[in-house]
Amino acid sequence: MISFRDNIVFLLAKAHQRAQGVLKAYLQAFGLTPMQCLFMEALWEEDGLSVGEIGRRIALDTATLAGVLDRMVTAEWVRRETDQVDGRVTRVYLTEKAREAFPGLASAIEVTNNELLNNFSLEEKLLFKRFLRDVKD
Amino acid sequence: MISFRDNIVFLLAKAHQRAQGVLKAYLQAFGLTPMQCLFMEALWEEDGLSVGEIGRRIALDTATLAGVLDRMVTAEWVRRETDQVDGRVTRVYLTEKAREAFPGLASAIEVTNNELLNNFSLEEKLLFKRFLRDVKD
DNA sequence: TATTATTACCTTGCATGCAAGATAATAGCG
DNA sequence: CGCTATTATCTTGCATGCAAGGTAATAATA
Repeated sequence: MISFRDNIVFLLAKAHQRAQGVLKAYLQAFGLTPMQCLFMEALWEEDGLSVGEIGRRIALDTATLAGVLDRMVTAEWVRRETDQVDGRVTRVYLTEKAREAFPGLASAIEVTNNELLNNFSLEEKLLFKRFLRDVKD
Repeated sequence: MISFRDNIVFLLAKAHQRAQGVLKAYLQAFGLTPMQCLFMEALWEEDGLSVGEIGRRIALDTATLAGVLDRMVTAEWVRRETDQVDGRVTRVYLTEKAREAFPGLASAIEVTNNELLNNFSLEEKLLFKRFLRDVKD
């Protein structure tokens, strides 16, 4: 019997828990959650994505996405617009408020990454990220 | 600006998401969630732990624990008992049903770990686990 | 073109996960 | 002993996260 302390699912869950906690603390000043910030990061890469495409890029199902999107529209970080060509598609656009917050958020993300990987050398960081991508597949 | 694809928080979240998904699928046959299984793993290590001690060992706050415990008592995986000496303390004990499920659950956990780390050598597995423990601290 | 299949999105129900506050029991201290 | 501080647990409110099912719009096909 493997101790749960050596179970990779547990180790991933708790590392993720700590990482989420650090980022969450830094984002609190902006009134944003890590998921909401991730949502906007997808749009910084390409504004006007459809809800489905955002979900594919950040690997989140549309059920969860719907709630996140609702809250972000309410908080005026983004606006939704039905596609002119395909009436099924909802496109999402960043607001001015979101664009203004960009530098601060980018900084929060960078500081978080540095803090989380403080004990890692550059090589270790790269190896660690490769490992994370290699989990299952 | 770091792409979210290189953000360690995102990488951890998604690796955890995949890991959770694999374990969840294997546990479905038992009618258990990964969290409920983890909860029982803590009790296999030491039966009769208090709610608070379980939370410390699996790094979960009591707010979340309360709900998990309720569902596990209802499903008769565990029973709760107020400590005889300290009336504030609730102790949790595994039921016969839980003990019978043990071999199957241990196997599910092992299969999950092998599947998730299929591409890893033994050295890489050890290094990866060390990295996960080294995230923040 | 009429019908069927597919697609995009949404809604509901259930299970975490955390912050903040409430409650009850015990411990500590004069 | 009586009062205060601490501790253990529970409750509520909000935000994910997923499974399953619903709806509307478009695509595919006869």
